[in-house]
Amino acid sequence: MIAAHICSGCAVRDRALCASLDDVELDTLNALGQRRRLTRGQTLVWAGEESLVCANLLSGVLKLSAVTPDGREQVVGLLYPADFVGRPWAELADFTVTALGDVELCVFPRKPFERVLEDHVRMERLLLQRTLAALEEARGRMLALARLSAREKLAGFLLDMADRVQGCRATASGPVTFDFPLTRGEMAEVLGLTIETVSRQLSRLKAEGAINLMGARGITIRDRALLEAA
Amino acid sequence: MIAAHICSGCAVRDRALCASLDDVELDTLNALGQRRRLTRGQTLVWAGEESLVCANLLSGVLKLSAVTPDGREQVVGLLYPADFVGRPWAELADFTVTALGDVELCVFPRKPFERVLEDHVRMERLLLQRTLAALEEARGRMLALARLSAREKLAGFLLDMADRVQGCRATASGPVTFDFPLTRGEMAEVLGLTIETVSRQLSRLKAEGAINLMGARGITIRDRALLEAA
DNA sequence: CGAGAAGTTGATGTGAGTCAAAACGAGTGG
DNA sequence: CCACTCGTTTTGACTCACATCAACTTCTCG
Repeated sequence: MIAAHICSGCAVRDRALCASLDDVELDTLNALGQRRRLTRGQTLVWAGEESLVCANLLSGVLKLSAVTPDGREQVVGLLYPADFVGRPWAELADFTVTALGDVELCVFPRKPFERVLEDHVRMERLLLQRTLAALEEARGRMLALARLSAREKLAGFLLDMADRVQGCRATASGPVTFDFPLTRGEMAEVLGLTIETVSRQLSRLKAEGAINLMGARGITIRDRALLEAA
Repeated sequence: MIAAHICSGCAVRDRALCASLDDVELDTLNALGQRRRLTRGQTLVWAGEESLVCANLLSGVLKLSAVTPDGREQVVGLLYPADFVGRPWAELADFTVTALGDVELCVFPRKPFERVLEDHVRMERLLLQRTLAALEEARGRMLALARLSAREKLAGFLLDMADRVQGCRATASGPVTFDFPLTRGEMAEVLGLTIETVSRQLSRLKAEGAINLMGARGITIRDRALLEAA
């Protein structure tokens, strides 16, 4: 019951892929796994390098990014607690995985993890369902990147963040206040913009009364409807 | 052996998901399936509607597209023969699926198809692997949509098409000639551009000697290296 | 051959990128 | 507690790639 003990305090025990395993099966997986911490800016995987690991994200936020040969960068996905990291059966890593803040992971060597996956149909099915969901999300993001204006991208992004990173709010429908887990530069990478454009659009939304900015990190959504209109 | 007979002549018998099934298993699937043809412009699935079917694409090309509330459209994926269509376990369809030319499909009602998937681990695994590959592709496309110039997008797209739709070529490394399965407008939808920009960039590539255009459809890749440089 | 669709080309406008400088904020040491 | 510094953010002036609007040309197919 050692594994059950290790995992019993796990914040994502019943939300990550592990949710498909019983305590005994969890033992097998745990024999392979290893906790790991990353601090802001540290990279777990480099695009193009050999793909050695898969992982479950326990806490914090990771970014998945792609780079053109000449150095232009684009964040192609954000990973939140309970999300799965890595690509089983791929020899090379597709994208670079970097911590946006302090991060805790449950890391598994890829090959043995593949074997566990192959032996546990329910886990494999859960991964399939999540991958299908991730694919839908990525495709939705394609629409946003290609067809929305900078203003629309920002508004959508702020609403998304507000739902995910729940901060304090006075009343249920009232203004929400929280801290960005991303810098302006990282937001620009996510939205396919430049840092200056992000800053300008935020200033504009502030001037219009839709949001309020406190310092570089703090933000309050003052008028949700106004954001949704964009 | 009826099913084996039906499928024995199938162009994608060993490239589509069916590749994971033996002839007996194929019988089960075939009992559910139904051949269907679409002509250019016909739509198989509408985004937002109930998700009723999955399918294997036998021949032709399909586009997957997303639309903003105000009508801006973006193609978020192209499907080629042997590709899988639809999203199992989703109640609503994510995207609109439309034929770019004449198309043949092997269509299955979604719910029964899910049961087959659940009963055939190897097929489920194959679908997982393909979904992971599709996810990688979609993310790569995000980089292209967000960070490449119109010229770069076109060059990349032409190279991709040349590899996929193999036409006639004089020598192995020499010029390739083939027909677009897409109109200028559809290319614009794929690349996140307007029809005019696509046309202009093609003209420019022609003027530079990288390609040759014959009529609205025909194209010859004259200088592959020049395209790769962009 | 003719009509309608698809594609090309040109003139003009504009949203976002680029370059540059100022303002701000967080952390350090006097 | 304040002065100093480094990194981030904001703001401004300018540029440019692509969109838009519009006219014209070329294909396609009955």
